[in-house]
Amino acid sequence: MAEQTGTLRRTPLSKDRVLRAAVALADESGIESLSMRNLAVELGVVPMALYKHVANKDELLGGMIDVVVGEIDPPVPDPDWKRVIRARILSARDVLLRHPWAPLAIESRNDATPAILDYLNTMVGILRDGGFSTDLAHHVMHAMGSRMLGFSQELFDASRRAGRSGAAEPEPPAAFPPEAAARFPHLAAIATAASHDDASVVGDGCDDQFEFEFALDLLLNGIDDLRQQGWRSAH
Amino acid sequence: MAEQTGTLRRTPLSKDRVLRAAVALADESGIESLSMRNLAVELGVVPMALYKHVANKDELLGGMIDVVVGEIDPPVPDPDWKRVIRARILSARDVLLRHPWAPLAIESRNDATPAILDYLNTMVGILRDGGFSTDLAHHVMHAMGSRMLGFSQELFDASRRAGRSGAAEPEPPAAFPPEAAARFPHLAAIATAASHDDASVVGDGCDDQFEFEFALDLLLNGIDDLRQQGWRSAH
DNA sequence: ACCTGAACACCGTTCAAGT
DNA sequence: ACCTGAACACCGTTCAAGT
Repeated sequence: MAEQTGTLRRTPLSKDRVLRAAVALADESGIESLSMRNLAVELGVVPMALYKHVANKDELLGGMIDVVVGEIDPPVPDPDWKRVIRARILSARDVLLRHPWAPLAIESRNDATPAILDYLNTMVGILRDGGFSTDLAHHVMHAMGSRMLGFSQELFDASRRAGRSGAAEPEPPAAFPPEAAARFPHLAAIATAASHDDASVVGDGCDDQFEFEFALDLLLNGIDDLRQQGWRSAH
Repeated sequence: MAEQTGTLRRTPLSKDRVLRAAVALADESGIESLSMRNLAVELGVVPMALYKHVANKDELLGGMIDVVVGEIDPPVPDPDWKRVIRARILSARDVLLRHPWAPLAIESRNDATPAILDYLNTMVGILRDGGFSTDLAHHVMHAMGSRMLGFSQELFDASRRAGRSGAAEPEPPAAFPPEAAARFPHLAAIATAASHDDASVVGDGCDDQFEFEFALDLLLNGIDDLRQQGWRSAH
């Protein structure tokens, strides 16, 4: 215990520790500040040491995604496919809300990760058990898209922010700048309607949970109708 | 015409020319090779010259997005809201297929661009004219999400490739590596079903156009039902 | 054998020096 | 006043030199 001082390392580095530190760093500082070099600093390690545990940054991101996907609840036992799918998607959504960088990381990736493949495979299995033909299950997976993993591609919500930034600024309440409201009256109308329709929502913006479930149920109900009608693709 | 040789410039640089060159570069080489420096080379210009026409790379990307969105057909005159929305979304999809980098560029952006706001504003207007309440129109916009702009968030399609890469490699036809097929049997099943169900599709993979329209009509029909029922949010 | 500093080939952007 | 080379503060990753 003499010469070891100065650089005493609490835990030896491991792939798991690297991935967890990376996820934590992305969670609190945003994905844009996740660099190999920053991550090394965070771990009290020289940058090159990371390359002993991940081949490159792409593998790092893949591993991070799988850490996140691993947090999603397994399917609950229930004979009703719709309840199983719905509950798991909402669990996935919960998880992704804790890791706001994950949806974009998943989308920017060209290959699916093992955990995602496993997740999707299970979801298809639930559909098959629920009476879906292979054909219909296939189209359903495409139709659900990223919503299967608990996120939707919102085009104009303010909920997606870079980093947490310490809750410093109180989120500019300008729901719609008056200049823009004049140019885009229809958007202004639905934005305004949303802000005072829902008393439960504090500032501007919408009840994201409601919007998500609205779209989810719209899809699930439509899909259930197709299944009941014994839908088959005309080919 | 004596001293001007050597550095004769065909057209003077302009914001428009910068944006068009950037879109062309991203189209053919992929968004990852669109750097200020590469773009400058492409235009035969020193990198700093670009900063006279765009404030920074973010503004460049915003401008590129608006060039692309500007290529979408305006709404066709038609009393049936569903036909109008459907046709315009399919036009948007056509445009985005020509600019495969655009969906991710749009999603990674935190603020909507003017052209996107204008596009969405028009779409809300069509819904309102079609008899939708402000409330329902609002939820519909959220439910459609990025599909309103003609793209879906597919989780596991191979259609998204980095660059064109000159049609050199004939796209590895391994629909599903046998090792993966054993671990993910349900995914393998739907992948296999897709490849020989559709004779129109050459290699592996699905008929993306069919999948897109399937999901689109599922949503539009569900939405139409809600409108006809006079759906109102319970609040 | 393992680890790591320096180096390489890039970024976006600032800034001061040139015309 | 305008333009631009060099510089700054970063990247991810290679590689050879150190232990």
